[in-house]
Amino acid sequence: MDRPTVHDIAREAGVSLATVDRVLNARAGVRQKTIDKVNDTIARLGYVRDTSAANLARQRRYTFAFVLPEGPSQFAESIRAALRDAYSSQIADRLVLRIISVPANDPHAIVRALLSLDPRKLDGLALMVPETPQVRDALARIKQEGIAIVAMVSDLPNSPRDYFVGTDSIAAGRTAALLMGKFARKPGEILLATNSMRSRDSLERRLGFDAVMQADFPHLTVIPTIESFDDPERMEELVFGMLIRKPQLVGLYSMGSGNLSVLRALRRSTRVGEIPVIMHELTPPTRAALMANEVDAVIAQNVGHLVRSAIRVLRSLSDNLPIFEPQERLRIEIVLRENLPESG
Amino acid sequence: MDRPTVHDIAREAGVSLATVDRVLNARAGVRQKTIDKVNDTIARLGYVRDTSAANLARQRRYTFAFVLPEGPSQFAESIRAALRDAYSSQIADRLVLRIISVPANDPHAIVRALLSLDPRKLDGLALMVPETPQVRDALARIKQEGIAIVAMVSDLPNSPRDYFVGTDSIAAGRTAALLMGKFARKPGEILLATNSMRSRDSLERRLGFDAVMQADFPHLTVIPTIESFDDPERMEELVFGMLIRKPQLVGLYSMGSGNLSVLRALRRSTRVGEIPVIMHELTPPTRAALMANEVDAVIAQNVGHLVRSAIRVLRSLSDNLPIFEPQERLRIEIVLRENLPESG
DNA sequence: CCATAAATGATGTGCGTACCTCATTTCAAC
DNA sequence: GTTGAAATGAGGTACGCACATCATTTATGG
Repeated sequence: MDRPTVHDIAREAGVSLATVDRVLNARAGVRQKTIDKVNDTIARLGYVRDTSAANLARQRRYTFAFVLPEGPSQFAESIRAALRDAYSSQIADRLVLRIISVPANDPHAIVRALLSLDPRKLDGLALMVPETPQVRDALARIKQEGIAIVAMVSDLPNSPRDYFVGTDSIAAGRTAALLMGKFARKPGEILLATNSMRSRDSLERRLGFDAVMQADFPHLTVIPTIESFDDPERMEELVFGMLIRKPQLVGLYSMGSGNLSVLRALRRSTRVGEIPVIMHELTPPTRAALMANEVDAVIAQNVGHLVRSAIRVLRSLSDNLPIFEPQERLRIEIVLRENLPESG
Repeated sequence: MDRPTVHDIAREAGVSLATVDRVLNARAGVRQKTIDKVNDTIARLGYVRDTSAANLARQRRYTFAFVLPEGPSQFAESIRAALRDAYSSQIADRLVLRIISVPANDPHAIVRALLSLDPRKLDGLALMVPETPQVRDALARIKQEGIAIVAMVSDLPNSPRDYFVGTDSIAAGRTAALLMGKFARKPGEILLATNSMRSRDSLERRLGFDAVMQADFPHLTVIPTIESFDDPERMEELVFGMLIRKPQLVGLYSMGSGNLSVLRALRRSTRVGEIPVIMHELTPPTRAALMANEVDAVIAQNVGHLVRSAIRVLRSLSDNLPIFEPQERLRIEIVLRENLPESG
């Protein structure tokens, strides 16, 4: 038997098409009793609304805004590229995308950007920003307008987000540690570098990293994390200094952005290839470093998948459809020289 | 401006709707000159057929057959599970799936199964079978009926397939070698095991493995591959024997199926945790072995992605739509204890 | 029992496309 | 120019649903 249609529901429930329509689209003027009757029939026949026919009839458009950190971040740039890519594929069907760039470290600017969005012209919001009280409040207001909210890359656990698309940072840190432990050739110290330990991601990665190191590799010591506070020069000099002064270093883990500075320091130190190096996120520089054997492994997430997932999830949320979890679960990818994807 | 419709094309081209329809659906009775005129207008306005409206109008159904190896293969089983999963998600829209199990090593049985398919009731065919001349010929016939053909997991490079969904086996072997080289703690020999080196996959993996080993890890020697010829007991005894008699073994790589036997041999040998072990495909046993630290790494492909990709590609092929390559490119995944996906 | 409001039914149109029929025009060959 | 075939036009119905209008029925309170 074919999929039941609204006609089947009407006939089986003993009501008119108009009433079925009222129930389906939550219009007013139907007794609870009738609503129940129709819903029972829907459940009984296993009716599922034909989304494409519905979208055709109502000339639906999905308008989504993506809020991304501005500035020269390679990772954010790759997300922007993935969004452009997705836009020229089938998932762009009936889709209107708006990409909004905000200064990542200025909560007020982020809030201004969020509040400048016209809720009537918006169906969903995907954001990759740090969680602050200001952002949380702004999101609460947006949520009340009935707009779907998806956190990307970094979760917003205390905000009214509907979904999180990204990887578990603690698990990513644990993965890096396991890899580092297996790669390290002798006992010694492991150097960690990041822009700022105030960022949730860096913190969680460090947490995961330490946990595995302590449990499984007691012969390796994790020394205090180097922080650059978004200053590339500072990062390079700090890492360079450590590489030069500490022969007992047996591993280097770049936890966040700042990969470029770390790579420069590494090259200047002439310790390339001597100690295992692990970084995060697959970008042109890390890709090149993998190929050149300067970096042993990159922990990454598939940004193409990331943005497609965010779009699919926002779509489902907008239509109150179930989310197909297995497809939206982002993997922690381990990328070596030999399993580099052809691009992206 | 909104997307142009057939009406816009008709008006702009100065022809009637009926003619546009004739051109769009390649019906007879239109002069070449008119066809060109309409196509020019289509190109000029950037018209793209609204697939969902078209599917609605013609009550389209996509009927795809999946041909998979029968028998107790964990990997094939996980593909079947992924197909069932996909069936209850959005990508199942207008989809009719048929799963056909064939004895993988009996080309004639495979051909019989292929020829038993009614081409009029089929839009696409996805298969995971070894390439033989018989299969190749049968596929040629099926292809002539206008049915889209996708090779899954193992490519069919000499057959008239339209697309391949899967990973590059040589690269997978190279990845395993790179990992093994970095994991191995001392010089020595590496043991490889597979069901049969006659299989293209095993051959290619071995090729890739050897290439990287020779180039980057000269202190490691790859000894001749153990073949079980689909006999689990034989596999277990052979691997067990090697593990016992060869203390100079410093690594174990299970290239194909037969993981269960290898695991059993490993446990009996009491060399668990002593040498790095790498296997292929994420299945319940390899997953458990990862968690138990019996296996260090699993080289895998995401079967959920695999089947969704095959479905999407078959759809696009059926409708003569472009394939969005970045989304269909399957990655060679490296799975460790710490980045195990929650399921699947 | 009536008045009134609330609930429901009946019916039509449109979304963008496919597909069908029948009438009309155009073209080419003679 | 006539003729016959080929090409094109005109118009309708359908797909499954959304949305609107108006008529009719049913419940509710007095």
